[in-house]
Amino acid sequence: MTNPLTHRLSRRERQIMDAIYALGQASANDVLERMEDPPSYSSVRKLLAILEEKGHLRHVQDKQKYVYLPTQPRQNAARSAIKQVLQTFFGGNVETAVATLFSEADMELTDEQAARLSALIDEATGRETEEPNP
Amino acid sequence: MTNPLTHRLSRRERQIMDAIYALGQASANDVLERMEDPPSYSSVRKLLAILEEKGHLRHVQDKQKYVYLPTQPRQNAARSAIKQVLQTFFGGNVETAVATLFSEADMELTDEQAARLSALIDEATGRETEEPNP
DNA sequence: GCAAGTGTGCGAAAATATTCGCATAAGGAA
DNA sequence: TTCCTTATGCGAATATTTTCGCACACTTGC
Repeated sequence: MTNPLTHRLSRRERQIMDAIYALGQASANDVLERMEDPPSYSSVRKLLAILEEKGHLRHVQDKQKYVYLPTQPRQNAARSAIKQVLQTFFGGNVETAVATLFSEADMELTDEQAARLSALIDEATGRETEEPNP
Repeated sequence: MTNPLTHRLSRRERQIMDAIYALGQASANDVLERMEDPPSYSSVRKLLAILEEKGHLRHVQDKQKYVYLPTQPRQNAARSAIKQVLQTFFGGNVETAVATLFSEADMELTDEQAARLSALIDEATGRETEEPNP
């Protein structure tokens, strides 16, 4: 648990990492636009530089500008994040967590999605989970 | 989104709130023991006081000591947290989120749990979700 | 060439968070 | 009573985060 990267981020750092994970990759401006109560452009750039220095981000040059990407793959971060929520707010109770997930996403599932989820449940019932998809 | 309470917490404040949500309620010592890389007892108490002043916690006297409780019900916080993760790391894709949830909880589901989850899926398929429990 | 627009790099002030020590109160045991 | 233990309250040093301005580089259009 407590993955070493995520757990030591300051408030702003976390906001920026979230923005970048949500976007996949992002320039300073992209991040700025996505933030709710953003600081100046200059500040965002500073934070990006700090996060890069700390090893959470790396950048790639795209034409004139830098595009930042997380060093830890999104999927890893996702696992850590969801595990954290599961433990903190659901005491590890998957069923309740899933229920909340459904109710939160006030969307209907397509039959196809429902089928795949049912398959997942079967997988998780009575035998170990394995990697389900590419 | 961005619930006003959760999103402005500093690193330590967040850690403490997490501990308290995980525990339901907690004294300074409880929090201290649950933290991974804890500061001094004195510091924990200070943070608790700050969080109370900011309105995130309240306390109740239990014998000699204070027991702190979140002002925002756990369920609300849980919803916010899971929504946040869903959006940030799964782009709102419930199916993938659930899949990760299963794979992360390296546990087998009981048949009963599986049945209830299947029921939830049916609920979410083709009609609106309603309040599932008392 | 030169100005305007868009970027990055750097440094350092200002604001916050984080730390903890010390004083003090109350209960229980000797 | 007196001492020890376990709490709280307060104040303030220290560390970290957060902010941003200014200088310099490169491209594009006149």
